Amino acid sequence: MNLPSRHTINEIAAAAGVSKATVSRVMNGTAIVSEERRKKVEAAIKKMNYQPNLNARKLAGGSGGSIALVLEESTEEFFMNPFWKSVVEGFIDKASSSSLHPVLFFHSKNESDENLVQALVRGNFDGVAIFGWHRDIKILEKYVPQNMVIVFGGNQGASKRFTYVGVDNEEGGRLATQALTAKGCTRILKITGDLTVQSARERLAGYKKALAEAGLPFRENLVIKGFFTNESAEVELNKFLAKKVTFDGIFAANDVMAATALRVLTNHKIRVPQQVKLIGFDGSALATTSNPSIGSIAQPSYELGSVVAGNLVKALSRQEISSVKLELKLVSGDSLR
Amino acid sequence: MNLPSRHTINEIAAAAGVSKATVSRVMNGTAIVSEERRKKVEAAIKKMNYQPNLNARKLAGGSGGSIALVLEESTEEFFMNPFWKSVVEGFIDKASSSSLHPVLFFHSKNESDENLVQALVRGNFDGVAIFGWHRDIKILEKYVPQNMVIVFGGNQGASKRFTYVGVDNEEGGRLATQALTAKGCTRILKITGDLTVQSARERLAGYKKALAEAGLPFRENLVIKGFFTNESAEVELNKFLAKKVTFDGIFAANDVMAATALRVLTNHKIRVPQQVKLIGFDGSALATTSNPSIGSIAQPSYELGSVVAGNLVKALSRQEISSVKLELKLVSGDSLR
DNA sequence: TTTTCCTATGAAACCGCTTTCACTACTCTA
DNA sequence: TAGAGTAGTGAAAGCGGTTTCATAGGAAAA
Repeated sequence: MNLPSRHTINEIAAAAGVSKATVSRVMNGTAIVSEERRKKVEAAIKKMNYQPNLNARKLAGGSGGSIALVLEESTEEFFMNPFWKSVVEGFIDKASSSSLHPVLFFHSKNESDENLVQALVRGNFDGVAIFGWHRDIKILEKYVPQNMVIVFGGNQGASKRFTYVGVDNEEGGRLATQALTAKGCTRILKITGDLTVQSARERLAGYKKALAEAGLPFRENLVIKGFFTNESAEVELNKFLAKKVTFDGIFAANDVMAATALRVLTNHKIRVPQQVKLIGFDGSALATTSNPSIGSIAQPSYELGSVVAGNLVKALSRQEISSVKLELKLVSGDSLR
Repeated sequence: MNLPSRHTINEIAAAAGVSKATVSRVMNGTAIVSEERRKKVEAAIKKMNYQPNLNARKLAGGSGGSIALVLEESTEEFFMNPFWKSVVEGFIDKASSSSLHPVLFFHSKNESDENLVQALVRGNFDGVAIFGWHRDIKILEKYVPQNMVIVFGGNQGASKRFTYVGVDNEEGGRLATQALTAKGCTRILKITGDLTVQSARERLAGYKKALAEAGLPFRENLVIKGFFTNESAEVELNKFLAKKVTFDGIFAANDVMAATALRVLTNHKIRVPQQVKLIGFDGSALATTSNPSIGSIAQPSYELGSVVAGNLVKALSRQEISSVKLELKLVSGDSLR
C-alpha cells in the first residue's frame, strides 16, 4: 500500500513553478504575491490536497492555530455540572466558526503545578483557555513562552501578562443575598465554595456587603464551607442542621450545592420556600429543573466559553485583547417565593 | 522581562560538555552512552529544567507522545450519559500513569468526514482513540499517515489497518433479551439505537437471536427506532403507546433510553416491573440509581477507556497490539423482578 | 605485534516550514 | 535622464530536534 499522500511545500512549489517562499507567502498572506502566481499556487494546493505540516510550521515560528481548553475540575464536577457543558459548547462553537479544532487538555487533579504547566508548554498550543485555575499564577508567568496566549475564564486578574473573561462575582453575591433580604430573610446561611478559589471568596464578600446594606449583622456561625461539590454541601449542611441554629435563608455558592441543600432540607422536613428561602449561583439547568425551582444568579456560561474562545482567536490573529467582565442576572425561582 | 527559560538541546549539550547527538541519545535511550556522560547529561537536563521541543522532535521523526481521544457524540450525549464519563476516566488514568497528557479532540457533529480527518491529521497526534465512529473508514485509511496509530473503542473492525477494543454487542443483546424471556415476557418491545451505528445493529441482531432461541416470533411492529437519546426514545415510545400494541417487556439499546422509557411508562400509569419488565444497556449509574432500578447489560466502560489508552501507549512504544473484545455482564435490577 | 572488530562519540544531513536578505525590473520624482 | 523608490521574487539561513555516517581508540583475535 502506498503512503497516504502527504505533500510537502516543495512539491507544491515545484508543481506551481515557484519557490517555496512564495508558496508560504500565499498560504499565510504575509507578503504581496502577483495575481498570476498566487492563482497557480492556490490551484496546486487545492489539486494536491496539500496540508502543511504543523510541526514544521510551528518550529519555524509560525502559528499552528491550535488552541486548548484547560479545566481545573475533577471529571466528576466536569460531567455533573451542566455549567461546564454550556461553557464547552460556547467555546467549541466559537472556535469552530474560525475553523479551529479546539482540544480539551486532560490532567489529573493532584498533578503538581510545575508538571501541569510544563505539560501544557510541551503541548505547544498557540492559545490556551484556562477555567477554574486556583494554582499559583507565577508558575505560568515563569514557564509559559511569550508567544503562547493564555486567557482565563474567571477573574484571575492579578497578572499583567494574561487577560481574563470573568464575571463580577462580588456583585453576584450581593445580588443573591439581596434577593433573600428582600423577601424578609434576616438569618441567611451562606454555603461557600472552595475558598482557595477567588470566585468563592468574592461571592462571600458580596454576601457580607449585602448584609451590611440591609443593616443585618454578619454571623460567623451562619457561614459553612463547601467545595462547590454535592458531597461537601451535604456533609456540611447536615453538620450545621445538627447544631439547631436558626436560619431562614440559604445562599449557596453554586447550583450544585443549592440543589443538594434543597434535598437535605426536604429530608429534614424543612419546607422551601415556606420555612427557608434558597438561592444558588450559576443559573444552570439544575436550578431551573429542580422541584421547586431554585432561584439563582445566572452566569452567562455559553457566552463565557464563547468570549474566551473569541479572545483567543483574536489574539492568534495578532489583535489586541483585553479582559472583560460579563453581566450576571438574577433568575427568580419558586425557592424564593 | 526575560524570556521564560526554554533551553534547547544545544545548551544542554554545551552544559554537559557533549554533542547534541549524545543528549538526544540519552533522552531517548536509542543507543549506548557511557555511564559517565550519561550522568552529566541527566544532571544538566535536570538542573536546567529542560523540556525538549515537541515540534522539533516530531518534525525530525520522533514520537511526541501526544494522544487524543475523539468522541463522535454530541456534547449533549457526551455530558448526559455517564457511560462516557467512565470511559474518559479510564482513558485518562491509564494515559496519565504513562505520563502522557491526553487530549479530547472537539469537532462539530456536522463536520464533513474529510474535514474531520484532515483536522485530525493536522493535529499530528501520535495516537488517536476513536469512540462511536460511524463514518466511512476508508477515509481514514486514505489520509491517516502510517506512523499515526488509531485504536477504535467499539467494534469497528472491518479494517486491517486499525485495531479496536470492543464488546460483543450481539451477545449483549442476546443476554438482555434472554433476561426478559426468562421472566416470561413474550412480546418484547425493542427500542433500537441509531442503526447507522454498528453496535446498535448488533444489539438488535442479538435480540432476534434470543427470540428465536426462546421460540418466539420476531415482530416488526415491536421494534421502534431510537437514536440513543432521551428525546428520540420519548417521542418514539409515545407514538408506539398510542398504537395500543400489547407488550410485556422492553429492551432499550442503552440506559439513557431505558430511563426515559421508565419515565414515559410511569406517566402512562404502566407499572414496572408488574406490567412491563425493562432492561437497558451500558450498566451506567443511570440504571442503578433510578427508581425502580433498571436491569442492564454492563459495559466495562472504565476498562474500555483504559484498555484503549493502554493499547495506544503500547503501540507508541512500538509493541504489537491487537483487537480485543471485553466481556459484558448482566446486571439485574428491580425493573426485571 | 599486527590485524580485526566493537563501542562510544561528534559532525553533518535532514525533517518541512517561515523569514530575512539581496537582487531584478519597473515606476516615480526631480 | 539620472537617482530613488517600490513591488515581486528566490536563495539561503534558521527553528530544535533525530539519525546516519565516519572515525578514534581499545579489546579481542591472529
